[in-house]
Amino acid sequence: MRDSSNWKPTSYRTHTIGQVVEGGESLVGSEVTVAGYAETVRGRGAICFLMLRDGTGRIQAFLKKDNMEESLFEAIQSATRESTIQVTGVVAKKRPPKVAEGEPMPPPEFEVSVGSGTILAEAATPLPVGITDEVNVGLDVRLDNRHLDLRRTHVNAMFQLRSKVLQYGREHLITEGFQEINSPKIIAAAAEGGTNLFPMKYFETDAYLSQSPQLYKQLAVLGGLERVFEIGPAFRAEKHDTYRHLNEFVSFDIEGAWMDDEDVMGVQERMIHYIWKEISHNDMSLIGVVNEYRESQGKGPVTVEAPELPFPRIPYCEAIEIVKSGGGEIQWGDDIESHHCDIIASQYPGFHFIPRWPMSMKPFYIHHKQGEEGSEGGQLSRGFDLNFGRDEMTSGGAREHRVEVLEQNLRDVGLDPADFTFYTDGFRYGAPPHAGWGLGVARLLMVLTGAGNVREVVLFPRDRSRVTP
RNA sequence: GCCCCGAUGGUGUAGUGGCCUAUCAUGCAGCCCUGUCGAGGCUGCGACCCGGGUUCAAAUCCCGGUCGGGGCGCCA
Repeated sequence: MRDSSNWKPTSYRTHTIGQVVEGGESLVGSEVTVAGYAETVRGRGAICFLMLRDGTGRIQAFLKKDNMEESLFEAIQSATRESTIQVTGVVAKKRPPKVAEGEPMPPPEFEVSVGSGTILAEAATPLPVGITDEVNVGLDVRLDNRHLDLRRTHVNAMFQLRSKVLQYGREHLITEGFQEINSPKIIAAAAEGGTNLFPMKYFETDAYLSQSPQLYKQLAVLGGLERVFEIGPAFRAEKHDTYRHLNEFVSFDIEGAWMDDEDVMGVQERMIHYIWKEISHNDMSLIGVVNEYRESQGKGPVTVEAPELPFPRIPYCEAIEIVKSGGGEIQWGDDIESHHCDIIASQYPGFHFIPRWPMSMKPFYIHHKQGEEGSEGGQLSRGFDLNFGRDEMTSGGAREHRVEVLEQNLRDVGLDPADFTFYTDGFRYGAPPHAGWGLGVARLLMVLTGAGNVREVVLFPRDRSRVTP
């Protein structure tokens, strides 16, 4: 539940439920108006108990037939679960529960003794997803009814954590001098060859949804903005169907001038360290909510400890050797696939960078230094990945700032430099060496919350077979 | 695109040819009790994905479809 200590009263309530729960003692005897969802309504006689929940807490409202208008009493008593109800009443200390001999008394709790109220909106029955039911609802049903799924405490906590991750990430980058930008999502050409784009009609011409802010954040840096970041959507028309891929996802991107791959790996590990540190200092109650649910599902708890710096660097050539010695079939020049990552992860279970991939495997905008060659002679690049366990979080690298090399790289991957003049022209008038990365926000959230599927931490995920709700 | 698996009340499930008028939980409706507190007790409601086939007999076996899950690929 969110901390609402600074929230102002609104037209519908004098206090948040959280304020009454927390403020308790000092509010006893005062009249408050609160509003929320009816979590349960118990009691069919002359008294009834209404458990009300808003985004900040839950509290019991106590209703007595004699204390209020009879028709309202009956309406609330027969209200369906999840109906929204506003009540006005006096804050009182709850009668203490009966405790077994020798058990300690729990701290006092407070309730609202209702004098009047309104049913704001009645909930239909049955609920397609029970909010407090002890059944393990399938992900597909949950996503079809996300508006209800979000009311579940642990789901709500996951999205609060998502917001915190974005907040702390932003905070950290700002302290390192990065400024936030917004790049266009409607584009005319591919940012990276090889990826399928969603085509669209832009008035009379053909356009695409952007698959990455890559080229535009570079142009911003070339234009002298020096250090930039963007948190925004990326769209990929790939027909994948896994727990970690979506066709629309939010990418956390940075780009910085006068930096190389090692410099931006430093930015990244410091940022992740900061996020983890802040969560572990400020938001463990949210993790606690997630863990409570995990326990009910027979899963172990997730822990949050700021990872040690620096993260291990396992250069591509070394990663290949680890896979080979772990029994994996792989050769220099092959991609490191998920089952290979499992082998590496058995030695490096946490965050680890894999720098210096073969140039032939990296996009055209990645920088390479002449003479940096792999164990078998191929040209290495200054591109890197960040993995956590078997999952890739990030891809990044130093960028090619020499326009003639850039154009050759384009030709090498079968692209026509003439289609990219909007980009290459940015390099013709003096270009600072620069580097950057893009991080999948949902994948980072999976690590933090222990979610087994990115869809859990994306509000309304878009995958191969889902465009609604 | 490939391989494997699955589809039973609103939700989550049991069920492997006749014992199914289909199990249990949760939910919903109602009643009783009650300053309750993950309340409790009682009664009731509600389902075999669609189409075809095999069989005396199909939730159960076969074929096709649709939808979903897992793994992979693609991708990062």
